[in-house]
Amino acid sequence: MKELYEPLDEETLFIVSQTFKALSDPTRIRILHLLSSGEFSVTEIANRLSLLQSTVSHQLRFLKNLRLVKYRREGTTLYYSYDDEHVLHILEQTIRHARDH
Amino acid sequence: MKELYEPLDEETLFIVSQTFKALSDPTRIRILHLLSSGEFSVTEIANRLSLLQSTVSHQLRFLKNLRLVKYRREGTTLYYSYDDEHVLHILEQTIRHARDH
DNA sequence: AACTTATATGAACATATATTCATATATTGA
DNA sequence: TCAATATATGAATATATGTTCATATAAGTT
Repeated sequence: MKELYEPLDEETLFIVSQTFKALSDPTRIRILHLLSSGEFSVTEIANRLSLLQSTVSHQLRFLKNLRLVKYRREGTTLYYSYDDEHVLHILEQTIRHARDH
Repeated sequence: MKELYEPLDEETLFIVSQTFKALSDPTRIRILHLLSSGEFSVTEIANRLSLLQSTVSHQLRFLKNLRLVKYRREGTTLYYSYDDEHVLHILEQTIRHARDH
């Protein structure tokens, strides 16, 4: 790939690094990958992935801040789903790439 | 995007997280982005990006370990270039995405 | 061999990060 | 209002990470 080089401005650099940081942690990867198949409550995510509820909640806040996930409320339950198709696409692409080792 | 959910095995998870970790640091992003436009020596990279030679060298080792960059020698000079088109493609894709805010 | 230039390396430090535990908040139903 | 359930939050801790400084290695030149 041959790209025209253009130095990265601070803001772009920040957004890009934050985006990839979100995808650099195994727990967040597993959560996002699960959410690629539908919406789940915090407890469901924790159970499916064998994580503490607190851990899931912390990481969901992280992902929410970056607008990578969203939720809808139903009673006391919050159903989370992904909210950034582009980022999810990159993740799934990279997972497939990694699987062909 | 609707994906079939398949729990991630340890190895895939490791590769994916490592890949994104490489792309999560501003310095490494700037280096890879520069390398998207050609090959550069360590000193050239340091000068262009206003970084210490040592910093660049450390980060290049990091990227080299993940086989994201390679180098060729010419005398005492090492010319680095990218070595993973897929990862570079993801980076450039995300940069463009971030630039349209 | 001595000198110069280019690059790599290791230790030290400061900072960032993920997880855990304990507890707080919020919603629903009795 | 009280109890039960679901989720969020803050503090503490352990670990990971990036940069810097000093120095080592390596290749080329005289």
